[in-house]
Amino acid sequence: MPRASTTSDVFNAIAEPRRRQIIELLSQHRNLAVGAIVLSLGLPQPAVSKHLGVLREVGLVSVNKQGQSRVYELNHEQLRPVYDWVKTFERHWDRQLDRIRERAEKRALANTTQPDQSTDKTDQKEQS
Amino acid sequence: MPRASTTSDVFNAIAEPRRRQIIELLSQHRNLAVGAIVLSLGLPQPAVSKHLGVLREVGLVSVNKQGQSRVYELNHEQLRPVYDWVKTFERHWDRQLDRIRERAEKRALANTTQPDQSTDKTDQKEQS
DNA sequence: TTGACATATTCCCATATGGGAATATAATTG
DNA sequence: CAATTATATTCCCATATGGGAATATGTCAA
Repeated sequence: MPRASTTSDVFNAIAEPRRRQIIELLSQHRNLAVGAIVLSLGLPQPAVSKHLGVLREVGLVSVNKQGQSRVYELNHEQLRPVYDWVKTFERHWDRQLDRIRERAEKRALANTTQPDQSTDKTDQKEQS
Repeated sequence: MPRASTTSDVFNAIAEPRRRQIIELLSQHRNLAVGAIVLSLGLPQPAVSKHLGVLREVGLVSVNKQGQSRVYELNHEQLRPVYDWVKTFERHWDRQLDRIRERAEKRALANTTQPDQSTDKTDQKEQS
């Protein structure tokens, strides 16, 4: 099975850095024609139009015809699923002290079985 | 240019629904061996190991060797970039009243130059 | 009408994918 | 040692990708 389509959901749509840039732009300036986005991103126009097409398909933006230009607008509320999902982890970095203490405890427990001291293949992952 | 690697950043890593499920699991149960994740997701073990590899590479999870099993742990703080990014749009749906008030203010400002949709569509500068 | 401008669409391709299948590696037990 | 268990890795492939290039579509102006 290949990777899911970029238009399969908002999570896939915003995985593209350029599309996030477009979203940021549209959040600052309420309405933007494609040309303005092209200038701001420095991407070729077809590339921008394709990104906008993806954002359109997942409902993250809407278009309004205005003369010969298409003015895009952000539908902020479509970002809510992402916000709601990631918000559930908020508490874990909000109470860092608690977390660090917990980790220390766990480490002490896990240390009952002590790995290491061989030819060493892969070290365990490290994080902050 | 093809799509960016799933390991290029957290946004790409969490685009995969199964990886989000793994993250949720690891958030509920602090530590989980691969086998437990396999059971819970109902995915073949190699698939799970590959997803864990992606999450490992972007730093979203850490491993601890414990006997012959690998116990995974979520590094919540790595989700912060996503949270911070999407949080900037919070006001647009969370504080509707504020938002409406803001719009009114902006409108008052923008009213110095009055755009219209009939004859004039040349310079439609949008304020920041 | 023709021409200029703004945007979208199509075709192309190198690349990464997620899962299937098989295998490799590692640790425990007898 | 061999066998078992737990996990990771490799090879395979159909599929979607993002941008380049070219073109199509749509809209205004003269």
